[in-house]
Amino acid sequence: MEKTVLDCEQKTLIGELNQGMELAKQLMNHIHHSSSHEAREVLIGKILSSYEKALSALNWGAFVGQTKPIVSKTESPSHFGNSSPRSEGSDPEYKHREVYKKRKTLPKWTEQVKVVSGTGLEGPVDDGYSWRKYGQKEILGASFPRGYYRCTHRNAQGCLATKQVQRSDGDPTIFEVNYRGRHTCSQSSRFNMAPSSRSTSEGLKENRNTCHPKQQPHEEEKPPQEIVSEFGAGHLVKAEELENGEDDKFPIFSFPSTPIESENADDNIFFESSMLNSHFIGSLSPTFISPATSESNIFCMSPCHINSHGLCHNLHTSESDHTDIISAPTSAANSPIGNFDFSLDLDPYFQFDNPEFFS
DNA sequence: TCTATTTGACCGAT
DNA sequence: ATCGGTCAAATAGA
Repeated sequence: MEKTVLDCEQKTLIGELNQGMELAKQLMNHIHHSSSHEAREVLIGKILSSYEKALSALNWGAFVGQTKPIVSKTESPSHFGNSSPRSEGSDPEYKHREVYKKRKTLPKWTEQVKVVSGTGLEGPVDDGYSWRKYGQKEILGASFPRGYYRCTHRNAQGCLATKQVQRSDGDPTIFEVNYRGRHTCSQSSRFNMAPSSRSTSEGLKENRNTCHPKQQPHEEEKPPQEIVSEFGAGHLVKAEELENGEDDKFPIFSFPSTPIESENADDNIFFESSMLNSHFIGSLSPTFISPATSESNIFCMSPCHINSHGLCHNLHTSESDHTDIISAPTSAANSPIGNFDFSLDLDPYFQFDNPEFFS
């Protein structure tokens, strides 16, 4: 039964990916023949839509076919879950040791979020998750304090995901968001909503009721969860770091990969799990989902991802001093995920339905 | 009343 | 000893 569902999802996925590639080829022709801007936009929209559907299929498949528990053996929910999170240790030292031991094994990665001034929004984009701030610290050598956030559902669901948000010294419009640990809470299924509902403002509203961050009090250096219009901020994935080879088989956001990750022998597994991970999607939305363009079903992505190989590059050409931020995809050329970077830099002869692609 | 944020203190790592 | 990360009491806001 499970297999049937997976087969179905895989066919959908293959179909969508193939369609996306066909459209990309058409787009390439359009570019070569300098056709109208509108025609290219339509094609891009269709391509992105295809990939969105494909990713949806992947995501569903991930949950249908999940054979491993989402919570890993090193992250027993009993430590934070049903029992009171504070009740685990009458011995505070033991508690702390456990916490630090666990944290060390958590995967981590960094994103950089650029906020364009003049949008009236001061903080980085919503990354799709609900976070609760638990600390703020002045960091040596940094002009701005670092904010510490953990998943709102940490106590309720034992979700160990945390993130640190720090405004960049060099460019205050850039927020470096350091993620640690993957979400094991139910909000991680955010992207599992039907595409139609996701691409509407209603969908976002509905989402907010469950796991979407609320508007946060305005403050100088942050709210990382404010909703920013898709052009109000660039969501730049700078790098991802994996601290060990154990946890990286679990879904974590990876987009794009770093050399560290590329060296990982588990690239394929990592790729799959990364793409399956809802956080991957969560990080794209709602920033990448434009209510205004919902009719065209355009999966509005960060310009950065699109332009990393030149397309729409003008969106970021004024930020040449941040090329390190967007150069990561090229450094991951050997990584499967690097080739899946929405860069449209596709091998025209590559076939998604190559049986080995999903092996 | 409940939930989130602030902030000084504490603790482990280096 | 210093620094970064987390805790937890106090506080704020809905």
